[in-house]
Amino acid sequence: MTTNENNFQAIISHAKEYGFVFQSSEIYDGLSAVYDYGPYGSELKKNIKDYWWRSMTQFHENIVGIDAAIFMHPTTWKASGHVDNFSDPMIDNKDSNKRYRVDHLIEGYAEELTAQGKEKESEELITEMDRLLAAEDFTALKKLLEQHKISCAVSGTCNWTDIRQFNLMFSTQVGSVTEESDTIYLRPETAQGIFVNFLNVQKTARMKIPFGIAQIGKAFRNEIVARQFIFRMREFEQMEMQFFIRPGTQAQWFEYWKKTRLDWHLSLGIPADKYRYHNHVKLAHYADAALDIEYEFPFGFKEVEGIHSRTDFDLKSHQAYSGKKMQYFDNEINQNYIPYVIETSIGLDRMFLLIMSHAYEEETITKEDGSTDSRSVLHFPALLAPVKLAVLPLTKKDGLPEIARDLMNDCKTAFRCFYEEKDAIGKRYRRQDAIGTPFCVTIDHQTKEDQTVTIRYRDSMKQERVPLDKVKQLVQQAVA
RNA sequence: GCGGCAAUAGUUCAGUUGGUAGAACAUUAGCUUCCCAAGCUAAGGGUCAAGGGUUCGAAUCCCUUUUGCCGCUCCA
Repeated sequence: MTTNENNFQAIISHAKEYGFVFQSSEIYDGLSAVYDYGPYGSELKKNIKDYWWRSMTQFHENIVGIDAAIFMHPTTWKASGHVDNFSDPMIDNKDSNKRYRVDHLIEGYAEELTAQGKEKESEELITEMDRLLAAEDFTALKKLLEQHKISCAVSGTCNWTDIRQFNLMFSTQVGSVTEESDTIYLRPETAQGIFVNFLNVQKTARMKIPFGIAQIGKAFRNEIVARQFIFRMREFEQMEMQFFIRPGTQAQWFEYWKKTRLDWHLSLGIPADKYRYHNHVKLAHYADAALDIEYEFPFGFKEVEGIHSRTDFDLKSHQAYSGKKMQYFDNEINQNYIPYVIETSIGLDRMFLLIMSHAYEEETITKEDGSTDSRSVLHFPALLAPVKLAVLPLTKKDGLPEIARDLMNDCKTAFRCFYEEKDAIGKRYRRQDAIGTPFCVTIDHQTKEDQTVTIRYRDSMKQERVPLDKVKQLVQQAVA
């Protein structure tokens, strides 16, 4: 194993051991690719969310938030293209173990027929395939493959498995509705909740283009392969913003958000060389430009955020399916139009993993006497740290805990604090390092005389004396 | 989904030719009053991933399943 892989294993172990991330339903052997956030993990995750939300909404006057439901009308997913593009009939060749889309296989064979001058046969085959696909008659579809002796390009055999439908959307049942629409999907992306509410938000919040709608929420994808810890999960959380603009201005807004979003990442103190842009060559059905912001995870550069120029695809499609006009009247140019959209979409769980990966260090320390020592430390940016301040009386006696408790009570209204009086002071410092607490304050005998305490910094391990009544303010400034 | 490797305490691991489970660290309760862990005393914690099989006897051998990591594949 390489150092990076070792490091990744160590991060996963650390996340478990210190209450950041647990596997879902672990006592029942776990559920594949589903994870729970523990006491410190949930704090960290919430802090990431808050920072994103504040950056997007509070700091941008023209961006407002919503919180849409996970369940949506089934037609939503027809309009978005997910029903057509997110489920494909697949088949495996048992000899080569290669997987194919059935429609691609048959289309390929039809092209061969055409090339041989058998155009009529070719057309008949495609017509038959379309009919069977529409009827979802997979048994007959497989027979069609066998009849024409369509074989695998790798093994050359016709030894096929049964055809299976891979639908990446999870479905569930809702009672008390008509028979046809009682199957509903768990949303595979949060974006559609924003698009269907476009007019509601624009009118009630009196928004003028250009403006954005932000949302944080869960989405669900039935991934065939889900791996790499919390990087690819079946249930995950997205932080999305759809920015509505005048058609024709998408190129400049794409550039704007490309830069603005990378700046957000860099504002957390993560080095720029850990990031890179990745331009999409193959574009999704809705996009006219797309790029990923990639981060160098322990397992390589991977997407953490996507910036997509979605054109007017979604609003136009919802207009067509719903029959409701999705247009905006632009006073400046005295014109009605369906707005274009630039989307920024970041995986919250991936951002969590990014922060963990960046923060985790197995540090070797050389002590004053020359001997070496090591500590596990999470160098979280202070504003994301689960616990901001640990309050530690040097001893359990002599009235020190009372002073510590007073400080604790004063500070805990402003930020998350942790109180501990057990074990040697050095050991307590190390425990706080392991959960990424940026500041520790120690109350000692001198505190009783001159009202000063020792503040100890996580990253440098330096200490200095500060007035007791300045602690709250000092920490507050650092975590703002 | 295919292939490879793996699963023993919270974590990292040991466990002999098959003979009823161990270490270190961590945790908890005390002692120690100490400004950077690994001093002292004690305690808790494991159906050895699950199920089945072989055997007098299985953590150990065999099968199936589950879960994880890696490589392919996939990622609208």
